[in-house]
Amino acid sequence: MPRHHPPKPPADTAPPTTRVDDAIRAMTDYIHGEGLKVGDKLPSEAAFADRLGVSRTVVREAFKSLAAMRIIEMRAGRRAQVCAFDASVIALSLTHALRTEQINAQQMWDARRAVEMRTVALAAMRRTDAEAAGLLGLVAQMRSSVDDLAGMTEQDIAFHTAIADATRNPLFPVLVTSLTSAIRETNPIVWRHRRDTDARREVVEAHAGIAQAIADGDPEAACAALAAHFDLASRALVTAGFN
Amino acid sequence: MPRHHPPKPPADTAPPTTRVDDAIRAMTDYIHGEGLKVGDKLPSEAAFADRLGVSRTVVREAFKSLAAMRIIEMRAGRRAQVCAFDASVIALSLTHALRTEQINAQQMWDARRAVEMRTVALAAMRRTDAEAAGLLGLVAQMRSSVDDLAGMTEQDIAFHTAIADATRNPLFPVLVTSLTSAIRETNPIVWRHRRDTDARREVVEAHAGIAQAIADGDPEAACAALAAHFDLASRALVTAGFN
DNA sequence: TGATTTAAACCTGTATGATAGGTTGAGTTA
DNA sequence: TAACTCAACCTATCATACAGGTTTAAATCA
Repeated sequence: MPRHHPPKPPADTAPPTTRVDDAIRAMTDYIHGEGLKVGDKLPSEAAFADRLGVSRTVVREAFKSLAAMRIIEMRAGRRAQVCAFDASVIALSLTHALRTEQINAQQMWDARRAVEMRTVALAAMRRTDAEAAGLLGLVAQMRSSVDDLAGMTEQDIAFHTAIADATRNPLFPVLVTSLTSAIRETNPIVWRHRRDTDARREVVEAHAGIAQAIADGDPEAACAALAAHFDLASRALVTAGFN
Repeated sequence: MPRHHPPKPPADTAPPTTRVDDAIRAMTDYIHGEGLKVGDKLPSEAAFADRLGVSRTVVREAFKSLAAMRIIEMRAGRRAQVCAFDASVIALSLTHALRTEQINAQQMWDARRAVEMRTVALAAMRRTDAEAAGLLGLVAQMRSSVDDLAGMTEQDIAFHTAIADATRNPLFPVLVTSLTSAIRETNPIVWRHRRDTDARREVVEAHAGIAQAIADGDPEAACAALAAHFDLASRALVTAGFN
């Protein structure tokens, strides 16, 4: 029984690879193959077009794709160069997933808990004295600006980032920033819940506990304090009727 | 002393925003504003060009950028549609960071430890019986194919992914896959170290411990077993003279 | 001679127009 | 009603053109 309009599975089968895809592959291979590092320059668009035997249009779209993924950086007049790793790509990816409801805020919070549970432990082991002082200073700031929601938000970001920095592992600041910004961008529920001063004071004290444990160089205590912090947030989510 | 060719900070100041950037912003705003979900179609390139008052060239580069970030999916003939969240973007970003030595394998392993420490705990609490059986089955397979390095690698990936799946949090499989694939792509050291059968048997037993703890529904034991697993890997890294 | 200016060469950003080939849905036919 | 055809629409790619940054080296001035 020959069904014409052949086996065209209505949905998605093999996404046929396009010349732009090939070009993207060729370029990442080039970067890897030549051992290019951050700041190193790539050949011009024309050069790539020549080498790959495609039009500049294709090369350009490939370049733009890589630029979007922060693998290269493009600016008018100068050649594309290898770009520094940063949180923006992962943050955008996560934000998109949240916005389109492929994951929810609670799940994002849980991933963040997983990552930060390690960052506080490492921070407690590796922090410098200056970093410990910095964390305690941030807490002091939070205490004094407990009436200023915007300011406290700022300081909260700074606090968690500072902890991630203290791990000496550049991957952690990226992950923490990505997860945190995605949550914040799409889910101010927890902060709304912190309307009343009491709730915010509670939050500040949770931070104080974490900072103190890190300053004391006590990983277990730091983990416990962080767990308390996240439980607080979790409870707020539930109270606010999370999605 | 007026230096002409004015204060042009040789490096990087303000990356001037281009029309493509504006278009990208407009498109993500559109997706968010219209509340589009996975699979929903976007307007045609011509329509966007019209609406934004730019050429199709600009729209196309913007579309390709979003496609590269897996925010939309493009295919010849049909309209672009909102794309499902997957690990490829984060994986590529991490792979690039590794290749360009912005982070090293040890740091990547540590992030993976952080994430998986949570996945095993959650898996122990949430796994279905089928999933528990599946994990034990994978371990059995590993035991029997202890002579087949390629096979074991496959099963190792499947194992860790299965645990992440059992958390019921779709973010975890993505993170685990991204971190794992990045490591594997650029750092086969640990696997090379598993040349001799004894080392591999040790690895298999580490996995067995994790699987059993998850099957038992014992989060603490699962974490302990995973820690043992990662310490093994860590030792292998050191032995092999990590970078 | 050495610092400065200038301009040419090169590059990217954007626009326009054209063509080939994939997709879809409205008719049309068996 | 199921299968087929085709026109309209859409994306993939190319060629060409030009405006406006950047870089480099020649030209010029102190």
